[in-house]
Amino acid sequence: MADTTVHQTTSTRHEQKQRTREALLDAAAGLLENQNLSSLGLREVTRAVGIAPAAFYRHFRDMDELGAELVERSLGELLPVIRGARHAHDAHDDHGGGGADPDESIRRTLDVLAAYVGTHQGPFRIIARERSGGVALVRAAIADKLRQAARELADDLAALPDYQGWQRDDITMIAGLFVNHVVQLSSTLLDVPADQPDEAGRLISVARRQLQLIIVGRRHWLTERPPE
Amino acid sequence: MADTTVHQTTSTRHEQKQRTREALLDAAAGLLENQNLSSLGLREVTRAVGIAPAAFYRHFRDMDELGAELVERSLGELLPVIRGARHAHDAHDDHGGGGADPDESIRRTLDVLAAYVGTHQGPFRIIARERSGGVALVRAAIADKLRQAARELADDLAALPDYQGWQRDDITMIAGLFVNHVVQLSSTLLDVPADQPDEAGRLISVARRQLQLIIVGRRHWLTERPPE
DNA sequence: TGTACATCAGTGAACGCGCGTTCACTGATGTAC
DNA sequence: TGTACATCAGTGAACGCGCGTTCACTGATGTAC
Repeated sequence: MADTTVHQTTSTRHEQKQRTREALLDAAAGLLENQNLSSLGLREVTRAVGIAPAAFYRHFRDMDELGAELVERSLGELLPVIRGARHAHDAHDDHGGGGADPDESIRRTLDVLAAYVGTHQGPFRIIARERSGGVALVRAAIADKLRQAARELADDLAALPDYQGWQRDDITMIAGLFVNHVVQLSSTLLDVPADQPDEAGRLISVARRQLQLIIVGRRHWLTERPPE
Repeated sequence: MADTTVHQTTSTRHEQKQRTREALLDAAAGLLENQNLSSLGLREVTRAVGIAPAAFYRHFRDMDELGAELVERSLGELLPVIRGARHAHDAHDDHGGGGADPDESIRRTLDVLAAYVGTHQGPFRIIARERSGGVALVRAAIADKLRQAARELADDLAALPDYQGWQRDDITMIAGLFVNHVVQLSSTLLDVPADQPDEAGRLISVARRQLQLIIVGRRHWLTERPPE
């Protein structure tokens, strides 16, 4: 069949191009461990991949476009992990019926993320360095992903029994608070020297306690919130 | 008197040098409105001041050192403003006796800061862009100032009647939470386009409500905090 | 007060370097018949 | 299956440019006597 042939043959060349494109993204991600996007050069990336500088333009218009794509890819992998951490726990706990602690999944998410920062620094470094960094396109891509994370969390919270009777605005508000809290924790953890694991532990424990205070506030919110 | 002469004469040349040094810092601060430190060049700064590139080395070893100095100067001015906002309000309220709301000064600080971001963007831009940015020296300087701000806030809170019976660790913990919250708000506000004042107002109102939830948590903390 | 010398902030020319971008090209892969 | 042509990812040389840094210098300011 002609269609099949077309599909097979084009896919070979297309796949090779795709592999180079991903090599560029991977190389950039690696180089970003030690610098930020605005100091990362086009030649630096192509050199790391082993292709001529001019070949870069076959894949991206400029470094900003690569940066935005990197955010998309990198944070696109991270978000399901976070949401998965919440749901995995819910499934564990729900078998008993109404005994699940609705705040436990939040606490667990913080712990999972704190551990994940150590093993997968890439996406967190990007968030930390570029969230308020130089390039508008990249900042927008990050803001978008964080907003998405907050929306997903809000959706999950809204389904919990404890949040029945809550206004959507207030759920969104508290989801934003949780997201900001873990973003700020992960950024702080990245700055801890590798030879000071105690300091990392101390920071996590403070963050956990701060989260706990927010949770206490949440418990009393419906009865004590100000009229707006 | 010989001493006086020495002092007067040296001070003239010394003062001129100091003026150039501050011109360099001012120029850098101006240029940082539209870019971050790692993309700011030495020649760019000297050009803005109107001196030869080589003259830069009479004042700073490199751009990183200038950056760290800029943080020192810029955030050094900001901190007293913040603390002043709290105390100015306390004085207003305390004349009546025990009627002061201990949380009102925190709420007021957030409002003062939110307004201040609009008129004095410099220090906030530096915090936002460079806090997790590229240069270690600058990151350290910012972390230091933020820690100082949190310590000052903790000291002020500890003096309030409402915080009697609190452990110092818990006061430090909540002070950190407040500081992170305003840092995150100011960073977000800087990204709002100037032609969307409504969006800024919306963000401030959400942040105020989040702060209120934290305050509710604080009120119940002593009775409901987990053992740890 | 006047003179001779020291200091040192700022100059301007020069340097080597790596950058982003352009361009005509090559040759493997894909397409049409 | 075989042939003639089209596509296009990657090449390599070249370009102009602005960068950070060096250096011997100038001349105003400061110091000693």
